[in-house]
Amino acid sequence: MATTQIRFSAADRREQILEVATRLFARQGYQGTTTKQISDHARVNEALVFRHFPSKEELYWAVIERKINSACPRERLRENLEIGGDDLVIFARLGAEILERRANDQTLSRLLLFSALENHRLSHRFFRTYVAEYYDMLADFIRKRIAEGRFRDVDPLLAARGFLGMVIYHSWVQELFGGRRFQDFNVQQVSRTLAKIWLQGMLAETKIAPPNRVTKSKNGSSRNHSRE
Amino acid sequence: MATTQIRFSAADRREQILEVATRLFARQGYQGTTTKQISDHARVNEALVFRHFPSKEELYWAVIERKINSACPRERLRENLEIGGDDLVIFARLGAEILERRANDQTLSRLLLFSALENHRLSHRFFRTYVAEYYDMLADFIRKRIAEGRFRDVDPLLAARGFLGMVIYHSWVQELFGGRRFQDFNVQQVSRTLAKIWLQGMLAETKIAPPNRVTKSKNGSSRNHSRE
DNA sequence: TTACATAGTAAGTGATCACTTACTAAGCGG
DNA sequence: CCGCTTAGTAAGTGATCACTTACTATGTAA
Repeated sequence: MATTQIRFSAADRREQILEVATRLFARQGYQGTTTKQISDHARVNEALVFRHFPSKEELYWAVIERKINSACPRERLRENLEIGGDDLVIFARLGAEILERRANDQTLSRLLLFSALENHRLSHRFFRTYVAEYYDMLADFIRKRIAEGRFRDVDPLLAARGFLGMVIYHSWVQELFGGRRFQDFNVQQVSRTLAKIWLQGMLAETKIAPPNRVTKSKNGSSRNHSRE
Repeated sequence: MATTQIRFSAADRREQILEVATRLFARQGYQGTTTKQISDHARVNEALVFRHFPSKEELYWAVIERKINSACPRERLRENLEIGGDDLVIFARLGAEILERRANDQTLSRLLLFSALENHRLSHRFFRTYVAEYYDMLADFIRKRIAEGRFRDVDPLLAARGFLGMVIYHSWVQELFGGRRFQDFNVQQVSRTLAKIWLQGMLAETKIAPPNRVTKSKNGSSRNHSRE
């Protein structure tokens, strides 16, 4: 029964509590998780939790702060865009990476959703660092393509949200409702299919397209969203 | 101070409690809502809630049952598809209706999200009647278009999820994180833009398209999803 | 006017909530 | 071996949780 280390250092214990709390908050939400549960899972007395964190709410914030700092989606997106390749390859790779990451670790998306639903004050910051900047970055890429004449002239932010929507919504449905019901979906195939739909939908028809008949220029290509 | 009706009938009171509980559960989730809050908002004694519903959990289920039965998304979808018109019109109308409905009443989507996150047993039934059948119906429509040769040959269920993903994810982001930050989005414009991207992405290239150069036929139109 | 069914309430129940106080015991430099 | 810092705990605190019991008030049919 002689465990190798009987007493944790304060830093180690703090980190362990954070890990346990992250799992539980992600699984059950803030309201659904008790400090007793956290201390039990960490195999310590409940009072110790309050020595490291002044309150449950501060612990929750620390959990979210840590998640925000640990994963850095923008870096990955930038790398992805810089590797380059055919647009289809780029977007399929982007989608696959998102799907894989979310399949491997649901805690981040669940924390984000819970905090948004439960209306925690941090959720806006959570969203800003995690989602909004991601959008802006992808929107910049799309804006470039539009300027090059390769993509149609649509609101870049909306287009970015469209692509991410297809991918992320798919993974949400899988995670939240799927159980194993739709589990026959293959990540590579899903991302390639969605990327293809979106990309073909974005491509300008100016390449060899028929003169002018396909697009209704009535209301299309309005750039009155006043972004940039 | 003489209010017109001093005592509710049992049915009326039950309905009122259900309404109040629906609002609160949607706003704060199951764990975040107390029976005291519900009785306070209904302006009755807490004990009365337990006369109409044997437990908090049964009240929650009644709330969800009611929501499931009240809104019938499939009927609206069928009507929408049967009105017909150009495909772009159909899908833009579909998207606009979803966006408008969700903007007007967030309780349904929030209840659905909360129940899924909190892992309530009813959430699967909730999902099945609300989302899955909607998918299947839209997928059937898409499958028909594919059979007609008007849409590319992709997994119809995945394509349906792609379109709904773009629309629903957009509205989620608006609801959950938007505040008023992105509120300059116009429902008609958003739905038309997204529908256009998705539809152009789904269209088969056989119409007036250039012989064969635009599409890379490398891995395109794989029909190895073994659906149907 | 009375009798009765029922809408509605006051005042609880034990359990559990987040959190505190007062204490013990482990490690480590001297 | 001592002394001090600190990791860790036992046993609480009042507040609030879902829920109950015992009661009162009200509309209605006879």
